[in-house]
Amino acid sequence: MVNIKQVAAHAGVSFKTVSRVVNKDPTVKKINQEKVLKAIEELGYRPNRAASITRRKQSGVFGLIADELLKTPFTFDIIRGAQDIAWEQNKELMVLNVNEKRFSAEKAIEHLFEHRVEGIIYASMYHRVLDIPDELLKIPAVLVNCSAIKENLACVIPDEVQAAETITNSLIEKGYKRIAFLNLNENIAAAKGRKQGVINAFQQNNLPMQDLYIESVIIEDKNGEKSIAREATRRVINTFNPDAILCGQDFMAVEVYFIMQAMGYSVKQDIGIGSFDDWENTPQLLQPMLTTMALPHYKMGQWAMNYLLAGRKDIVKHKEQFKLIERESF
Amino acid sequence: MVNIKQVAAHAGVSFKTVSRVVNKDPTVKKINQEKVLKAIEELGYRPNRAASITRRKQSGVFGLIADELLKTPFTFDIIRGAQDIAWEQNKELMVLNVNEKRFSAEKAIEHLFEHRVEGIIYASMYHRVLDIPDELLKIPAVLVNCSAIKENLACVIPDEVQAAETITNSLIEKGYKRIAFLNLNENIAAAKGRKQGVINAFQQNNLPMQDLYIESVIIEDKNGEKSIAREATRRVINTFNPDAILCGQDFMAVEVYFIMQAMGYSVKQDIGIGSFDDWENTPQLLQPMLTTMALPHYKMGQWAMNYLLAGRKDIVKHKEQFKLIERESF
DNA sequence: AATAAAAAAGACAACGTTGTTTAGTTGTGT
DNA sequence: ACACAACTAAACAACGTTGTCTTTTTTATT
Repeated sequence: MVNIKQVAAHAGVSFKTVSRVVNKDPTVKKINQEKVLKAIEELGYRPNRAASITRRKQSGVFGLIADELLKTPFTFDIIRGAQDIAWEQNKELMVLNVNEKRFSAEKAIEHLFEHRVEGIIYASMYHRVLDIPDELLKIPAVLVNCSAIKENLACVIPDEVQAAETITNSLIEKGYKRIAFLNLNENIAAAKGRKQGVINAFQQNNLPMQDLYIESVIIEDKNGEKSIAREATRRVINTFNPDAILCGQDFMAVEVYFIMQAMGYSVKQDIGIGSFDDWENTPQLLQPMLTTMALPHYKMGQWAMNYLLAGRKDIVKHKEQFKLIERESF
Repeated sequence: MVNIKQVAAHAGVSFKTVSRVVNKDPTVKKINQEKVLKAIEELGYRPNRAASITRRKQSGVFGLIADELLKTPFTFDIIRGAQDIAWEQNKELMVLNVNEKRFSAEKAIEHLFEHRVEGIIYASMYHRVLDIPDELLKIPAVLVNCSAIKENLACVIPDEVQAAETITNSLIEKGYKRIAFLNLNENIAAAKGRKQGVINAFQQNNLPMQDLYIESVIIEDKNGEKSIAREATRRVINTFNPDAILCGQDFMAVEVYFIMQAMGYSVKQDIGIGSFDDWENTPQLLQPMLTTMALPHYKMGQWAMNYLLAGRKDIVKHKEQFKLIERESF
């Protein structure tokens, strides 16, 4: 590829002048600037970033490590959020997938160090508490969708409590009084926060606790996680007789819709349905379309990148708000 | 960060010897190698990639441009496939999301040129024919999940014809004789290939064409694409009376399941259902679980990276095979 | 023990940039 | 016309590596 000296020769100036033009140094006479720009255009010159990084001692590159335990469309949202911000500021984002079997997080961090990244975003695919490699502490870093056991790193996580409060309040506001919450696996952080949020909303509205039923219907067995949502829905409708069901995730809502249809109940009229995620086009696929709390992955990615770009080092636990997507299911 | 000369001083050898150890040059005596390794460990030295790239004149970095028209979990599969291969060979992958509003593909290519990438993978989020920026021709490049209008670039695309043939044959083998295929928007490449595949299977099995019904139930109107699957399913069952329905995508199958349940038909016993995608955990969510043709995104990502790493320049149109995931819906 | 051959390690330049210093050019006020 | 400042541009070093060439050390052979 053509280099700065060739451009200089072509433009009839010193190569340092070309460098100045490329770096928008204002001390270049207009006439020379034009000559250089023309030469760059004609030769298709693109500055060599590696050389620039070597000399400048700063890379303008940030790393994003995505763990791959679960592959979800949300991964991509976090990446998009971070990258959109990075790009606005002319920074690069280097994305590395981590995967226990093939590539460890430690290895990924080493790679990123070699590239002299100026900061690292570590993104987990689901909201949880993580044991962070110590290496990460040697460099500005943020966690996305997870927090550190040792609480020694800043992180951004979804505000599960707020999400559950918001949708429960919305349900109550619409007149639903007897709510069954089919929660996720109770061992994960998301499930705990949401349970709290639903309870908060009941208390804020002075509703009796006997009108609230909460059960975890994603349970763990030897093969990993497993949904008992169908069985639970049938049972809960028959025994608890709710006027609304809040589902721990949109996929669960699909199952609930099926069971309700089979039992001859109609969504909204007989039982209102709410959910969490706003997973792809699942909510629009259902009829009536599902009202759900959208996970703030894109915004979390943005927040993380902004945190790094601001040069922050404070250890905060930032909570990003879900958004209520009102459709037709309650 | 610590540099090669500091390591050399600490180890008591010349800095060139450190370079040799780092690059696994076998002409270093074991005793010195150990000294250097120890020094590297103690100082936490990581070679500076930018400097190495500058000197070596090759970056070991490849670019992946992902267009963002549609965000799907499959995007990530393509990236994973490419990255897994890249990493095995100690190459880096730089992923850039492209998005008409913010960042054009041209801009992404410029960025990648600055990083002196050794090749570029351009991945489309759905299978289609694209007008490729000429810039891409200046460097080794492959297209994933799309092909070039001008046919001037190698590409890897899903083998839609094979997929449709395979699942239709499987349906026929299991005794289904009268098949309705609810296809995607007929304007997209995938729909065309699949239609052909279904027809091929009927011909190969000498089945009468009047036992095959094909309709595109994803249609375009002023607001973009829209599904008429529910209406069509009801109509097709009533008028064509199929013993199997083949759906253009898993999401469509969800709708078909709902309609069938509402009409009092049971999946598999009354009407067998097959589909395309293997979208996340949608197929497992349905009961009975959905048999579907899994899109080969991961493999396409791998193929693309292997193409570049092999230094190939031949303009091929490689087709990657779908995989039949047999579950319980027919 | 002497010598040649082979192996290992060092010296130094080069990669394509940018930072700093120095030199040259232009303009202004007397 | 002259001094001086203010611009502008050139020259040169430096960044942290690796390639090439040279020197030193080790090993093998007699």
